Amino acid sequence: MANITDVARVAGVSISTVSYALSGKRPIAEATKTRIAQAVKELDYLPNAGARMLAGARTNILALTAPMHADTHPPALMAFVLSVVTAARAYNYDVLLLTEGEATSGLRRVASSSLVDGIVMLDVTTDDERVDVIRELAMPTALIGVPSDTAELTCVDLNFEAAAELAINRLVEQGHTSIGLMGHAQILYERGSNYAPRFRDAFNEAGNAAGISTAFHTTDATRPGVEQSLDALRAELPNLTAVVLNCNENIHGILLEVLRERDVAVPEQLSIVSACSSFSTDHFLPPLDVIPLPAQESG
Amino acid sequence: MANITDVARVAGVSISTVSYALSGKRPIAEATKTRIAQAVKELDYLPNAGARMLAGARTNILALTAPMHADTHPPALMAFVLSVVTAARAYNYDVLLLTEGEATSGLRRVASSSLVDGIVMLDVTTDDERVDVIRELAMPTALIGVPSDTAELTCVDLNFEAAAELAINRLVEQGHTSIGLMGHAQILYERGSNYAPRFRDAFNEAGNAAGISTAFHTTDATRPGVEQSLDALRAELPNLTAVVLNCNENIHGILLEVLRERDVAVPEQLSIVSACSSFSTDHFLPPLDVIPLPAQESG
DNA sequence: GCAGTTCATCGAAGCGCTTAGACAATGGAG
DNA sequence: CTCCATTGTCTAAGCGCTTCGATGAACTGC
Repeated sequence: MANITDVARVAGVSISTVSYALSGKRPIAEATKTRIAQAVKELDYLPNAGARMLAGARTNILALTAPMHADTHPPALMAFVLSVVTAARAYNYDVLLLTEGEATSGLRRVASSSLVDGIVMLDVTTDDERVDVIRELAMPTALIGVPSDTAELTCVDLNFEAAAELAINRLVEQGHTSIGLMGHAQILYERGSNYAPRFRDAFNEAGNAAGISTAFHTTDATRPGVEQSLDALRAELPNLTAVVLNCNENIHGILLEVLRERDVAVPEQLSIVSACSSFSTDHFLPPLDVIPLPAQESG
Repeated sequence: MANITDVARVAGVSISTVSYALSGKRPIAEATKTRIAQAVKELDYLPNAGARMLAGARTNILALTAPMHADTHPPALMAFVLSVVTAARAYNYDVLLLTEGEATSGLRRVASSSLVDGIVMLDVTTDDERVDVIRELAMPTALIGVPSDTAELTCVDLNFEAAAELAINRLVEQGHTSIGLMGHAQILYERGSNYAPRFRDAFNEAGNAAGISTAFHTTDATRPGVEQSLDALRAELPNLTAVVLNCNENIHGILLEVLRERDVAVPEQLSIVSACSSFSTDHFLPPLDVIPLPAQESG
């Protein structure tokens, strides 16, 4: 493994010149830059990460804390994780993965040992204990999700409020006056995962504002769960003509199947809008109207 | 952020004594150790990661290369990723996540810059280009999966051969003589993901060895795909009384539903054994017989 | 024609740690 | 009572890089 001294020797310059040529932090003659670039290529030189961290006081590593609960939808989490890694790489950052088991202690550890320059926090809940830690750590952090107290925090999230409003408004435009919302599993609303209740509340508000009837039900990602949720919506809204889905992927397929069996034509008798799709919905039959909530942009 | 000099000052010793006390690489008096431990706690000291890498020539970081293809089952990948991270932490290693987009270049980069001490490779295919890279890199690597040429490689994988044999043998013991295998999607066998064909081949061999009839079909994770696969198995084996599943999670639910609709009683008329479960199968009705293939142990 | 800039480069300090080597003190073995 | 091994600690030399300050050289403006 060649080091900067080798490069300097081959290029016939001092190591500081190499460093400045590579970082661009001081002007270096074009000819010199070329010689250095050749030496770098010839030696297959890459700066030593440890030395860089030590001298430069930046690590070019980000910590990603991605909790995986029993009710987490793995494909959605995966989509976020991958999009964060991809985005980080575009800025020449690597990503260190921290798991649920080590959520707060891991953050403390990587921050205090100066292993990372910043933190990306996934699936932030209303009262997330990790938020307390990053406050005391004073390390640059971006949250994907919105905790209850956002003071001094940088939070990024899909705009669930706008999505709910959009879903309602489009359906109202089409003449619907009774719209149901099939939500995630019960536990998500209890645990404080904020995206689920945010969508629900915005959905209800938008319904009120539009002067139509709405109803909401949590939905288990099982056949009986979906049937139960659908029946509950129908019971509450006898004239139900549209359902908005803000739930996990599996529920989509099950619902479509249930409706097919019950001979409910989509969209003639029941309109369906999916507003939760970090994943592709192309393969559903009939194809669903979708409000895309792309993970990449948050990432 | 306190450093080792601070600890040395507070404890009233030299920094090398602190270093030796913490690493245990030289004997240190019990009383001194205690004073140092107190200073560490008082100052909340954690060694600087960069300095450690530079001086110690080890980073305590592992690269995890986890490709995500269109046909990858995210929950399974996630299970492996998490189990690798958890296992690494048990040895005080952190895990850097490398994605598909940067598979070979990323490996070169983190290795050449001495960012990591080793590599864990997920979802290794028969002719995986990443394998060529690690050969030239000469960096400690563990593969989860088995490429065609395993010379000088450390490969770990679930024992699909034994699983297939076990499935066949148990079913034969119960008197079955026509056993079908519902496999993964076609593309997995084509791309060279080795676990799928390995199970298939071992399944056929074990069937031959037991002197019974077997048949195999790839299966799309859609309702029509599952029906088609099932029908194909039945066509090939008119006396089909047992089906082994070596496929992704979604297919399980769909198959059970199809059978319920067709009034095929499980297990009275058709026995089902699931041999692909990195995930929980508890929630299926009826509960399936399972040959568990736990991600944690590979991780 | 000379002070003041800007450009290109170099030398050297220092980031925080590990580790080899040195050395004093202690304790047996002979 | 000496000799040697062991124990406990310290000093100092790096690890490979970044960055500050210094030094010429070439250029500008008056």
